Amino acid sequence: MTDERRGTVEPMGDVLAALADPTRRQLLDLLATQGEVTATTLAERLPVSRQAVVKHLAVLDAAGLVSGSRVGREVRYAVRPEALDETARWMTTLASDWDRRLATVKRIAEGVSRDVRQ
Amino acid sequence: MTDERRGTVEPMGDVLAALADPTRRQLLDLLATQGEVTATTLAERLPVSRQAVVKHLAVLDAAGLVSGSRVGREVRYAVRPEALDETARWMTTLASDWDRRLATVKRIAEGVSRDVRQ
DNA sequence: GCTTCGTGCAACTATAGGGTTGCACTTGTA
DNA sequence: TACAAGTGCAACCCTATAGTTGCACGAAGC
Repeated sequence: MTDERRGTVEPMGDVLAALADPTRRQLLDLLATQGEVTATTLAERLPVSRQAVVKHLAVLDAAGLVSGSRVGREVRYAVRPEALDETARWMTTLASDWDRRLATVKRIAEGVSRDVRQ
Repeated sequence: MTDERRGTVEPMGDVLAALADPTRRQLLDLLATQGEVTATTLAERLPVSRQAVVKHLAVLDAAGLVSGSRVGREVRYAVRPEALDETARWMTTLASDWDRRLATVKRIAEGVSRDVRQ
């Protein structure tokens, strides 16, 4: 019940949740600058353990923001711009959608003053 | 130490954290469609208490995503597209930045094969 | 006046998740 | 082969925060 319309702000939940954590953002930053890096290397440059880094990388991977590829005994991670880009586009659309609606509401409020409920 | 460069992925932490929560996204959705709504009204359309809604609105407000204005005894909240739009732009920039770096790394890896460290 | 409605404040619960340590497994290298 | 380096798994701790309930306060409505 309630008109809900879930789907407007729902899709990129994983990406948003992934980006919400500062450590994860630092990881992305490092990955973006360094190219292909291993979890161990990343941990050396951060104030957290390797295991913490691994968990973060798992979250980022699930969100499609990074991907790892095995090379011998190590796993090299790299950044993936697609998911980020998609989320950015969605966000832009949403923002302009809000703008549109705000403008409409304003028009109604100023002029006609019709009933707006539901 | 470590080249860090914090500042690249740091600024919009509040917005990202705010958007990370599903309930908060629902709230934004409702606010976008309804225009100016009170916390009590919002709570009626969600499976959570009014107090929960109030807390979420506080977070969203701190992130600049909504703003409330008092009208008599009630406080009406509305969505603010600016912060969202700014974050979207930042995200787009970041994504293309990643793209650029990826391309560079690729070039180096393919051709010259020079030392990439630091 | 009294009542009702919406807000604001405070205390409290409980779960998610960011962090840790420890150990087993696998893959290069001396 | 023996050893080192990197990964993977599991059990934990602990804090942040999403959620709750209860009550007091101020502004409309009767």
